[in-house]
Amino acid sequence: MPIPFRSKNRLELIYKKLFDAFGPQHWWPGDTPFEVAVGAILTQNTNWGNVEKAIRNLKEEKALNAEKLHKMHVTELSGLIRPAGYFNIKATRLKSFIGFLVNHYGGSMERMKHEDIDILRKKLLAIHGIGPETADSILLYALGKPVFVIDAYTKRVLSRHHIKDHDAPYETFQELFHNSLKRNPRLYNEYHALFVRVGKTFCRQRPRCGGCPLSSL
DNA sequence: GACCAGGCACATC
DNA sequence: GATGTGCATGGT
Repeated sequence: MPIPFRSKNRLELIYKKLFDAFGPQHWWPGDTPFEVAVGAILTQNTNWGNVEKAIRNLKEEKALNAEKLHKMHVTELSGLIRPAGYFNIKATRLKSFIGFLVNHYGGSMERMKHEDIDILRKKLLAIHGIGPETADSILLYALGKPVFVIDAYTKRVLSRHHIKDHDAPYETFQELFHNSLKRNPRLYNEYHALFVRVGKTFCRQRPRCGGCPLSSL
């Protein structure tokens, strides 16, 4: 039987256990807010190592900026991001995001950052190829907004521990964190990164629970 | 050679 | 509204 903690305490307990076990994760890997946003699109359903190869290609072309990518033809872009997989789809998605960034904020992530958080989230979700996880990754990791990112690992860990049904809607997972924890971007940053860490290490589709810091929950 | 990875849009029922 | 499918590379 799950321990009958109030959900607030349970989420705080999980965070403490993960942080004690793994320490700070130093997320998101990326030199600039623009690079983080590009990485958020490239990593959709894809191993991060492949994304790094694609980003390296963009850097070698000195193309990791809004102006250059906005001008670049989509087929050239898809060639550069090929290692990230789904390269045709992702090239179109990148172009959509960058078109939005250029048209609404003059290509400036800093200007985008000043937009109201709820309005910006709605605008991001209206972009073709940007769903809730990608939008929230941009808000949290590129712009430092207090928005919790729900991904496959987060869902898997919480459902394995009977905290929430795996197939519950994205927003209800997110509300669990927003209602239980301080709206603190640094906490959300670290916590989500720790979910990915424990997910990669132990809570895979075929779980390897031995040694997992959450096995005593 | 199968399985897996930091989703999303779209078709179909 | 729920369920299934296409998109693709590269590491284990």
